[in-house]
Amino acid sequence: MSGRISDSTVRRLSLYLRMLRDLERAGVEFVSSSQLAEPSGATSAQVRKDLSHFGSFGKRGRGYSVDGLVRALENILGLSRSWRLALVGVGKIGSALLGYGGLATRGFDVVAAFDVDEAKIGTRAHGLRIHPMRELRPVIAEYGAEIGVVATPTEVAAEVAAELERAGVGAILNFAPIELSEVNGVPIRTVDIVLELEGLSYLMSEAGRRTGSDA
Amino acid sequence: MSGRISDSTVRRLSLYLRMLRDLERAGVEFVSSSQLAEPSGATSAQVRKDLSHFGSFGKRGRGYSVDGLVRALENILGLSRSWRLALVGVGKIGSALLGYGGLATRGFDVVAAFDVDEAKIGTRAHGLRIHPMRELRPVIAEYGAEIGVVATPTEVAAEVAAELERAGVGAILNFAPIELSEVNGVPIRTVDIVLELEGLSYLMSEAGRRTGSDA
DNA sequence: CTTGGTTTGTGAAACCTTTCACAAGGGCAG
DNA sequence: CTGCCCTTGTGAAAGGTTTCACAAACCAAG
Repeated sequence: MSGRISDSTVRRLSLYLRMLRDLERAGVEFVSSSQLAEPSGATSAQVRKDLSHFGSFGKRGRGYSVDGLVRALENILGLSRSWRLALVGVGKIGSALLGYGGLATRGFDVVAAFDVDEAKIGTRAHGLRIHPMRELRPVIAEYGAEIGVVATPTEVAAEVAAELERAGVGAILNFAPIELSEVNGVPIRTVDIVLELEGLSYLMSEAGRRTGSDA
Repeated sequence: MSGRISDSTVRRLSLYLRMLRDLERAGVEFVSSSQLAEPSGATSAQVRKDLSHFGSFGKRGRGYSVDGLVRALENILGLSRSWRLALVGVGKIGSALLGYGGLATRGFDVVAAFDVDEAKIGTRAHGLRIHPMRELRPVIAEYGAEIGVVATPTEVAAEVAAELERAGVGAILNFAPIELSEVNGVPIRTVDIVLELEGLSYLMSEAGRRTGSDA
């Protein structure tokens, strides 16, 4: 077991956990790998392989204890605790994140917000005071923020990410449409809406070309 | 050349195109596969392989014509035209999308918006009239929207996606934290912020465990 | 205690993606 | 025109992920 775990495996573990929590709420006690596979579009073998990297959680002939697997996955994914987020850029996307309750209910609390706009600094957005960038380091230290969120214009995203790293965050979530390179082992995930839309554009064009030439 | 192109290849093509447009604006005429590879963190061989699926665009010893490759990639990705988006759910995320200029400038225009909230229906958000769900089909047909955007609560996301398909969209972008299954060949991409954060949570916990046991 | 039905955990096989390495081709200087 | 340097395009190798298939284990019923 254990070695280097692929991104896709980790993604699926999150999806399994979601389903398991639903099952737990519904009072189900045991679940099989095939039931677990369904909602994420995986196969039962894949579920078992994914889990096998971390240990042996099931009972042969019976399946997995829902409670037990919820605990195990929460531990593996680091979700038995909550995480503190520092948001840089309180524009359209930043504000939406502040207002989106789905983060806090899932253990991700935005504890500090920053912007360069003098008009915004000192005001409150969704109950959170907006700090100037100059205070990034002390405020992040004060609140103990562990994850930095970049919701700035593309031009300054790389610089902001570097500052967040220096301020001591352990990971970065980036919403700017630019590929930021990891340094010092601080992992970065980018949510790039335009990239997703372009992927859809490709598939639709491809479909059109196929249909077109068939006709 | 050509066959079934992987998602990761398509993602990279988008990234190459971004860089090429910057180079074009800067007046650069030729670019090599290694220069092209840098910003996306790919290798030069990967760039050449990615492009080779679609044809032969470079000149040996010289590299790729920036203009030529921009055109070629725009055609491949379906980005030599613009696409019309229909947004369902004008809450936090939906409003942020309407206000985010980055979509329109990249050829993705939101042309119609829908919500179930009686208080919102009939009002305008960022210049766009909000329609009731009942009018989904006729309004999408009227504006010729090709891509549906699901920005609703999780509970109704699957149902909304199905209605969008029936209304005739060719692709769906989903912001609800749920894995929607493609039907009728309508491709779906999901932007799942919580999943990204959980991935970061895993990496940070993993780093902690490694450091912990090393000490 | 034994039998039968069920499901896990896991090597091996199949499949897919990335990297390597080099022949083929193009441009430029002299 | 010749020779040299540079970069593409691409088979082959390497590396990684997913699927297959089955022995091992567990439960329940008789």
